[in-house]
Amino acid sequence: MAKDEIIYDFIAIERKWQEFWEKENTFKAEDNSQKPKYYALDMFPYPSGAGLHIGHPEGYVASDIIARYKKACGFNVLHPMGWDAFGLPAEQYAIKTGTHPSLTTQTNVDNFRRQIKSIGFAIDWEREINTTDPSYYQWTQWIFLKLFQRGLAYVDEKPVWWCPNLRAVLANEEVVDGKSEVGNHPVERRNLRQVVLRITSYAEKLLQGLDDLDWPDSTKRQQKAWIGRSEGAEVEFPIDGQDDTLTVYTTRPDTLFGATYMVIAPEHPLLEKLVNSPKKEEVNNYVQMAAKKSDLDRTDLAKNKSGVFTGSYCINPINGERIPVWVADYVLISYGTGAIMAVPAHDERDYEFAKKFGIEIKRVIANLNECSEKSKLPYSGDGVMINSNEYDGMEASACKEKIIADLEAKAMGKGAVNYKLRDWIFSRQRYWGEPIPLVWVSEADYENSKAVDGVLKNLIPEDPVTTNKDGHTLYALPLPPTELPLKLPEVENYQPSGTGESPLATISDWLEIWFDLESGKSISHKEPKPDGKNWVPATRETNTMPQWAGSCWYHLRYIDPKNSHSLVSRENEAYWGGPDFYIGGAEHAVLHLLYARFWHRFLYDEGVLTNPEPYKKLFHQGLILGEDGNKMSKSIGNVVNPDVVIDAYGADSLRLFEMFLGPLEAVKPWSEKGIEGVHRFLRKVHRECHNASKHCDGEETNKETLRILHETILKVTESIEDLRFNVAISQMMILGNHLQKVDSYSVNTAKKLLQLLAPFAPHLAEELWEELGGISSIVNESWPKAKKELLVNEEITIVFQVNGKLRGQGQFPKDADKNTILTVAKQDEKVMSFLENKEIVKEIYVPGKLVNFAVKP
RNA sequence: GCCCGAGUGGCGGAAUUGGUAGACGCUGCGGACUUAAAAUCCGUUUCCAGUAAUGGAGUGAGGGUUCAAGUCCCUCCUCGGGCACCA
Repeated sequence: MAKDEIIYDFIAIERKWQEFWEKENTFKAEDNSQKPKYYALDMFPYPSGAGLHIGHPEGYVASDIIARYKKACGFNVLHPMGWDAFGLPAEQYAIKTGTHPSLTTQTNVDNFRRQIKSIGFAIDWEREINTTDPSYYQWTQWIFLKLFQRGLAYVDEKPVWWCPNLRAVLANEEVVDGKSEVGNHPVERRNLRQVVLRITSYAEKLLQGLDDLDWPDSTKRQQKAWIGRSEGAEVEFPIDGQDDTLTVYTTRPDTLFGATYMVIAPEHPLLEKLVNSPKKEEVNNYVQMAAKKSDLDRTDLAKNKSGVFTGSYCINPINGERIPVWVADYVLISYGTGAIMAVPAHDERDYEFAKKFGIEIKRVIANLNECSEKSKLPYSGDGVMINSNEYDGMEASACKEKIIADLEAKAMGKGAVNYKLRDWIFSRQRYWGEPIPLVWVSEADYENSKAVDGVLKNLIPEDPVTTNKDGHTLYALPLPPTELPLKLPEVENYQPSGTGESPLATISDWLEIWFDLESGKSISHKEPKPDGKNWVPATRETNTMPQWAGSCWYHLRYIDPKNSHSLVSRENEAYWGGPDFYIGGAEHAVLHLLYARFWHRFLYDEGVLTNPEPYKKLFHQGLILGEDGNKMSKSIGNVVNPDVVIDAYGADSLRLFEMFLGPLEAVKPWSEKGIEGVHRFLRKVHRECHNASKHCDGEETNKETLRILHETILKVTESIEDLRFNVAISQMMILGNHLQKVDSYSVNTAKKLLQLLAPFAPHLAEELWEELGGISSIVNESWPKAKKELLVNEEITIVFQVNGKLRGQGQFPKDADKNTILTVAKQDEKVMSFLENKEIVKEIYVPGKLVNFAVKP
C-alpha cells in the first residue's frame, strides 16, 4: 500500500458537505413544481433534555434514504423536521427549578437540531415547525374551535387518573399497572371537569378507513381492536310490576332463552327503582363499595365476581319468564346500555357468577362437535338451538337475525352496533400545553350571544356546552378565530393548584375577563369594563390540550409552514397532499395514529382537505437494544450516544450501520465491532476511488464487473423500494470487494457505485464524486438503471441432484437444452456412483438451475 | 386466558413463485507485509467422523405433502408484542 495514501478524513468531509448543502439550499422542497411530489415524514421527536438517542436516527436515516433516492428518481421531495415540544418533562423541570418551560424547550430544541444536522439529513430546514410556537398552536386551537362548533367537544365530570406525586392528571395511556408511566408513581381516581372530544362519532369511519391503508397488519389490527366494533341487539326487558323497561345490549340474541338472570352496573340510573326495600341497605353498601374501587381494583379482581340481588324481576320478552335482576360491578356502565342479560351456559363470566351465587344454568345451544348435549359449559361456539321453543333445531348463527326481526316486530328490541372506543378526554390540568380557547359565561349572556349580530353567532354548537361551578351552570363560548392564538400567560408557579386544576386557574388577571359578545374580544377584569352593552364578565377555560393535539395535524403544517391565513393553503394541500411515507415507533400504533386520523378525517369532512386519510403508507422501525441485548437505559449503562459514534466513525458510518444492523422493523442489538465493519467498507470505497492507477476511462469492459455492477444496481434499487436496506448494503459490499480484487475498472463503474451509496452515506459519496470529476452535487444525478441483459452469464452452472441431494455440478452454455444437460449429468462420476444398480423413476430439470434424478433401489 | 409475530452457525443476519442453506458483516484461528505495531491484504470458520479424498447430519421439536421443504400443511415448545370482565 502506497505510503502517501489519502486518509478518509470523515470529520472534514462531513463538515464540508453539510455546509455545502446548507449554503446551496440543496434540499429545499418546491411548492410550485412541475415535478411529481414525494413527501417522506418522520414522527417528530419530543426534544428531551437527554438529547438524541441512538434509536432516533434509525427511522430518520430510513426516511432520508428514501427521500434522497426519490429525489434521484426525479421527484420533488419534501423531508421535513420539527418538534413536538409541549409535554410533561419540561413542566416537571419548571416545577423543580422555576425555569420557564419555553427556555428548557428552546435549549433542548437547539441541541436536537444540532445533533440531527450532524447526521446529514436531506431536510428542508426552512420548514421546521414547533408545536409550542404560538404561530403553530394558533391552528391547533383553530381546529379545536371547529370541533367545538360542530358539537364534537363537550365538558363532563370524568373519573381520571390523578397522580399525587406529579400533581397532575394522567391519561389512561400514561398509566401502566396502576403507576404513572413517567416516574412510576402511584395514581388514584378523581372526578374532575374535563373537556372531551366525541371521537366515538367517528368510530365507523375510522374503522372502515383502515382497509385502504398500506400499514403494518399488526397496527391495523390494534386499531380495529381498540375501536372494538360489535354487532348485536338491544333487547327490552319489562320490569315486573313497573312501567319501566330495562334495555340490555347483547351480541348473542340467539341465547335469549338461556338468560337466567340480569345484571345492571352499580352506576345504572334505574338501580334505585329496582331495589326492593328489604334489599336497600345491602345494595347501597355494595354500590358504595364498588364506587370506591378503582378500575385497577376491578381489573385485579377480574376473576373474583361480586354482586347483590336487587329483589326485582324482569320479564323475558321472548317467553315471558321472570328473571331476577342483580347488580354487579363486572358490568360496566360505560359500555352498551350498562345492563346485560346473563346467559351462564354460554358466557364464561356469567357462568362464573352463576356458579358462585347458585343461579340456574340453562343450555340453549348444542355443540355438534361434541356429539352430546352434555358437552362442557360454558360453551360460546356455534351450534344448534335447543330449549328455545319454536327456534329449536335452527342454526344458532342464523337464528340471531330471526330473533332480532321477531323482537323488532313486537317492538321489544332492535339490531344494534356497539364500539369499545370511548370519547377522548382532551383536557390536561397543566401549564405547558395549548390553552383551550373557550370562555365561560352565564346562561343569560350565552342566550344573548346568539341574539347579538356578531362573530360568535355561527361558531356556537347547536347544543350548548355547559358545566357546573359553585352551584351555577356556566355556558361555554368560543373565542373567534381572529382572537387566536390564545397565548399561554406568564405564571409564577408551575405547580398545579391543589384542587387538581391547572396552574392557569391561579392567575386571576388572565382567568377573569371582560368578554365582548359581538367581537369576541377580551380584556382582563382588572381593566375597567369597556363601553358597550355586549361586554360581559367571563372566565377562561383553564385546562390545556394534551400533547397529542399538536401531533394530530403537524403533517399538514410542513406543507405550508409559514401561512398566517390558514393552516394550509388549498394550492399547497392540493399539490403535496399527505405523506407518501410515514415512519415511527410502533408504540404509537393506536393513540397518536388514531387521533391524527380522527382530526384529519374531520378536516376532510369540513372541506379543508382533499383526502380523508393522513398516512397512506406507514412503517415502524424496530428498537435498537444495547450491546448486551437489553433495552438501552442509563441505569444499566448500555446507552450509546450518537455524538460519540459520529466523532469516532463519522455520520456516514452511523447511518450505514444503523441500516446494516438487520431488518428495519426488527428489534436488534447495537454492536461496536459491527460499526467498525461498515466503517471499513467506507474506507475501502474511499481507497478504491483514490487508487488512480486502477482507473480506466470510457465504458466498463470487464464482463464480470459489468454483471456485478448491474446486479448491484438492480438489487439496491429493489431493496430501497422494499425498505430492506441491510440487503442493499450487503450488495454494495460485494461490488466493493470485487472492485478491490480486479486489476482495473472504469471510473464510470466507481461513479455508479457512488450514486448507489449516496442515499446511505451521502457525505462520502459527494466527496468522491467530486474527486472523480463528477459535476455539481451527486444529489442532482439521476438514479442508475440496471441493464437486465448484462445480468445473464454466458455460462450457467447446473446443479446435479440424486434424490434431492447435491451430487455434482456442471458448466453449460446459457442456451444448452435439457437433453444435453441430462446426458452430461448422468455421466458425472459422482452422480453415476449414486445411480448404480438403481432405477431412475423420474428426471426433473429446472431450467438454468438444476437436474434431479429420483431413483429407487 | 385470547389474538398476532418470530425461532437459521460462536454473533447480527442472507436465501425469487418450494429448487445448491449459511450471502454480507462481526468474532475466532492461520498467514503475508512490518524492526515492531497500526492499517491493509490472503486463507479458514455449521456440526460429527476421517490425515485426506469423502461421507453423514443440519434452519426450535415431532409428524406430513413433494422428485425436492428454512419456505407449504398438522401438533407441540420457547421467546417477543398487543388485548384482557366491552356482554
